[in-house]
Amino acid sequence: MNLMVTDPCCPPLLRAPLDEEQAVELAAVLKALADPARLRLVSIIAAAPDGEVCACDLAAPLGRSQPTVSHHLSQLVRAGILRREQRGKWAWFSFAPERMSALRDALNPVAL
Amino acid sequence: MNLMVTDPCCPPLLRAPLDEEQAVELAAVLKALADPARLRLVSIIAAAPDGEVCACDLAAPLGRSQPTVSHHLSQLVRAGILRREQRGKWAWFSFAPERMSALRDALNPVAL
DNA sequence: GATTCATATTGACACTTATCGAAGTGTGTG
DNA sequence: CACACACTTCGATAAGTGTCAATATGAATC
Repeated sequence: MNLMVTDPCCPPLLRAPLDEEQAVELAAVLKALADPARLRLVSIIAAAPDGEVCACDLAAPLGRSQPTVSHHLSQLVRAGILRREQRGKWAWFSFAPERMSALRDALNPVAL
Repeated sequence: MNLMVTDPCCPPLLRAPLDEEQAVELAAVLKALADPARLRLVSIIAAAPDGEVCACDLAAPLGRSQPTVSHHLSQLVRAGILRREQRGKWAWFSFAPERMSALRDALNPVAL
């Protein structure tokens, strides 16, 4: 189960009953977000002035170990919520707004 | 950790870094939603013509056992996403739109 | 090429969770 | 009161997850 950034995502939750497949798909995106460490990572990166943050600056504010942060960042990238760019030995992460707006749309009570 | 329906909920994710407490709070709501069975329950109830569904009609379409469905319904009520009303021997569940719109707001990139 | 540094992966562990069958609770009906 | 029915709670189990220390990978530098 590997969600790519370009995947269709987030069937509308509140308009019609979801079948199991749609539910699994939407749950995967929500699950990627449903963890305090990952929410903090997303919020830090999304609020960054330059729109991107080096992984080296993320472990400290989170109060988690470097492997743990790396693990969470991977999950967020895999879910299409963050983008990752390697620059020399540093990994820079930026926020990918598409998934979040798709998710927001999915939570809308009526069609667009 | 017991979220009541009237609790403040869902600090804005994309405007400023969340602290651990805010992240835990928001994660709790997302977690309640981040399961295929629960998403299907919410979608069935939210899309119901009368705005409410008897628990007796929920186990079958989900393909899960009755105790399992009861368990998921409890979680959704505890998270403030569903409301529960006892009527005779039946339990009726309805969708509580406040939490979902608060959640949607939390996912907005800018302040209202 | 050896070293250093940033990040990822691995392995282990404690903890949570989704699920079911069985038993319990409580409400209406005969 | 006894019974049937709707639902919840309990107990068990298998699977998943967050975390860290240790190790591996890979890039820049000497």
